[in-house]
Amino acid sequence: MLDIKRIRNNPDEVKKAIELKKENSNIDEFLKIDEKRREILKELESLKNTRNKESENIAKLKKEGKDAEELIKEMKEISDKIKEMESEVKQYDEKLEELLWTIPNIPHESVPVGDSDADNVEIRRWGEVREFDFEVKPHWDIGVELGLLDFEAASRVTGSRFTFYKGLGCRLERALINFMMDLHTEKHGYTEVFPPFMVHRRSMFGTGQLPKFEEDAFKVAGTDYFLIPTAEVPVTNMYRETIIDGEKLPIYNCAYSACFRQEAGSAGRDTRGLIRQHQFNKVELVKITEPEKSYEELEKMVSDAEDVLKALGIPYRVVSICTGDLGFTAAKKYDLEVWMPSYGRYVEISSCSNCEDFQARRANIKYRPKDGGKAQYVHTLNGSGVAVGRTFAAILENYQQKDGSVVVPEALRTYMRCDVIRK
RNA sequence: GGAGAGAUGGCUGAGUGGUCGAAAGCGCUCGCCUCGAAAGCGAGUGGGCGGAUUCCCGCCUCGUGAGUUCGAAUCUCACUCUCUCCGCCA
Repeated sequence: MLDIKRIRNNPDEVKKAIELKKENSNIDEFLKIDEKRREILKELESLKNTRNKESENIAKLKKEGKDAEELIKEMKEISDKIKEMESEVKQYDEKLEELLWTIPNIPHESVPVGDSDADNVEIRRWGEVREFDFEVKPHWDIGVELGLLDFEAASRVTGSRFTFYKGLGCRLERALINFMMDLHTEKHGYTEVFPPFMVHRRSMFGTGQLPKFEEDAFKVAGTDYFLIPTAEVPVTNMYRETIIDGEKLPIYNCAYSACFRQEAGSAGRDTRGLIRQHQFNKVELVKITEPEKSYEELEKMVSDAEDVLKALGIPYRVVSICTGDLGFTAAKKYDLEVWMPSYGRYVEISSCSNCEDFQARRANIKYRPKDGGKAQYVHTLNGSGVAVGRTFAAILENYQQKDGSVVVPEALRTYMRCDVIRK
């Protein structure tokens, strides 16, 4: 959510940002309604002022034992008029809110301008892409053949885009979660949080999943709860409606959670394998910072996520997401993409975003500066550290061997208690 | 699921129809005191919106929403949440 004053004072900046983001929001209509609202508000407030003053007079008159009937009659009329105007203002408020909720965040000046993911800018690469002297298999074949994954059983039990993990597959999934959580808590200074996997509507709203993207979320029937699409939602909303002591910033939290997504609009894409599931595991990093520090913290967060891939020895690249591909809440976003041999290209495994105060406004998260000044909005950041299912897939593909077995990356061996996964 | 209690500013907690946006305490900021600190003393200190933007003025805000009234933190209704006890269940 943007500051209304920012829209009012710099409408062109906002319009341009929306255009760059390939969104459409009607700023002109917003401004028109905003102006009308204020016009009425001015009149309404002066009426209320009269009522307040005269009510005081009535109290005085009554105390002195004098007759106030005349004045009371007058005020009754004013009160009726006030009610009328209040409902009018309310109508304008509702329209403004509706518009405001759907205006996206404004890209940071350092974000590359572009139309689509084709215009994203590669920042750096790490790791050697392995040369295979045999025909590489996709991870879903490797996983099924080694008895680690069972997509068929899942479709019998639930439906498409779900899977069973089995045996060492389960252990590998757990190993990845534990390895990532240990790395972030012990080496990167994050505090571990285990969140609810369901949240109410206001939390979904706070982090920007609602109202625009309701069709992407799973709603629990008969309740007002949504299954979380990412731990970003509960872990950021942990601080909703609060004022944080400035001494406590920056806050670094990390959380493992299952994530649930409808994947509306991607029917037919990535139908096989672990890449696009309705339910997947993820380790999420969330930071709450002072506004001045958030961009510095974003760079550090990206590097924290990179450390996971470096430790696992999976080749990756870092991409700066262009304006047209940015998403609704982010002011700036980096993706980490891992090399997937069967795809012959890099595939997204992490997104790290600085939302600046966009979510903080929606969720009403403020901090009290150390010098004791006025409370102001924090900046919120979130990033995958990293998507577990996709990491699972990347390991299977990058560490596969000619005989169909998969070498366990060194960093995972204490967790896996084996060097190789074979039939 | 049944019964009850409660929701007030950063925190604790008074306040049951008329200068109450709200006592008191804590915390915080500034000043005095001090070599310095603590203690002590003094002053200040919620948020949102609108208007003038050097001082400032107005409106709203006591869980949320409606209602009664000239006037609501205070009365009525609905809802949400928290706590206690009982029942049931991982």
